[in-house]
Amino acid sequence: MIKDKNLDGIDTILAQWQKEKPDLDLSAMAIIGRLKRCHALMLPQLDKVFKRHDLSFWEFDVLATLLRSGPPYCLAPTELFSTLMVTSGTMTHRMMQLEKKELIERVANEHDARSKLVKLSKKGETMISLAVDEHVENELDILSSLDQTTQKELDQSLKTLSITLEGMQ
Amino acid sequence: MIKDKNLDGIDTILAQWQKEKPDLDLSAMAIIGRLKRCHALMLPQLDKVFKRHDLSFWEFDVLATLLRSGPPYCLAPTELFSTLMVTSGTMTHRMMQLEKKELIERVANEHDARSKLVKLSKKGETMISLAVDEHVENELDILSSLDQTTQKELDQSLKTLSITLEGMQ
DNA sequence: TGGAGTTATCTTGATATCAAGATAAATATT
DNA sequence: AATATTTATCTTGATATCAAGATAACTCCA
Repeated sequence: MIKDKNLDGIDTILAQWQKEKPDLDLSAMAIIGRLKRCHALMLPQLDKVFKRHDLSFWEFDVLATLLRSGPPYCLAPTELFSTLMVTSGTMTHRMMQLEKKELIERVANEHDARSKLVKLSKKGETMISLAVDEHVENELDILSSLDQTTQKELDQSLKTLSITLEGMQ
Repeated sequence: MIKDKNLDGIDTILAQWQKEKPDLDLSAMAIIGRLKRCHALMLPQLDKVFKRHDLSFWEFDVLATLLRSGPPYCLAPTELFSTLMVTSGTMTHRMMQLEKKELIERVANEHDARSKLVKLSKKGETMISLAVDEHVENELDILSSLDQTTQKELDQSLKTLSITLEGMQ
């Protein structure tokens, strides 16, 4: 079986559909299929760095969200789960795990007794700051085989798409 | 709060990181962040069509994989779960559900008694064929706000990336 | 000010997934 | 042929997630 370097896994799938359903316009399926595939293939590469810091994907996500919010690295649960696109129940679960690992602390909210805010612990801050640095290096590495022009184009196209999708709710 | 139409959610995140960690090169984070975001925002749009056919995302995936394999719409479990990028245990679970819904049948493999092949039922074939037609329309619709040039560029960039990622294992 | 409605969070029950181990059939080796 | 190795699948136990319901604290008027 010879593999053409200019074909990817999606080309195979498109060829199958072309044969099975010759009348369909597969141009959008190509893009969306590749998007899904890139996403799936990228996850294990990103996870390598998280593993080195004893973090899971979601743990990294929560801690990084807190870190990038800036000092005092403290947010309300609602802000976290809406940013992270998960449900409130999932957030509850995540907070409990992170608190057990002493990476976050729950602190009272003076302005609203319904929330207990989520705050990076010193340990959490140190850990996530290091992990983010390596994560950014890793991301650069993952894309390093694409030349700068391709990267710029890709970024711009994805940005246009994400703005469109945000507009569709 | 005024929202610039030329900014997406990732721009906000990048600005936060820029402030918190000014020394980092965030160009790759931008691309990967947008990829993840596009993926996440696209899922519920795609799910709308699946719901109309009483199918979940994964049910659609399995049945569509069988359909595009062509007549007799019959594959071994290993071929299915490796294509679908899930574990064998997950595949077992999926097959049981789909068999209960009478969308697939398990048939003996003459050449290898370790497998029982998975075959679309007539009901499954009819259902997934219709669903795929609407799915393809839906995909075209989701991308319709991007002009043809942008779509071509996006497809090419994602293809390059997916080939790279496939090469990284 | 005293409900009525809203909002923030947590709880519960169900589902999908994975990793690792178990099992059985095919293949390779001596 | 007998044994060892590999392969295909299923089973088990743990985890992450969501949807929907429960609870408690806020806000807004009449």
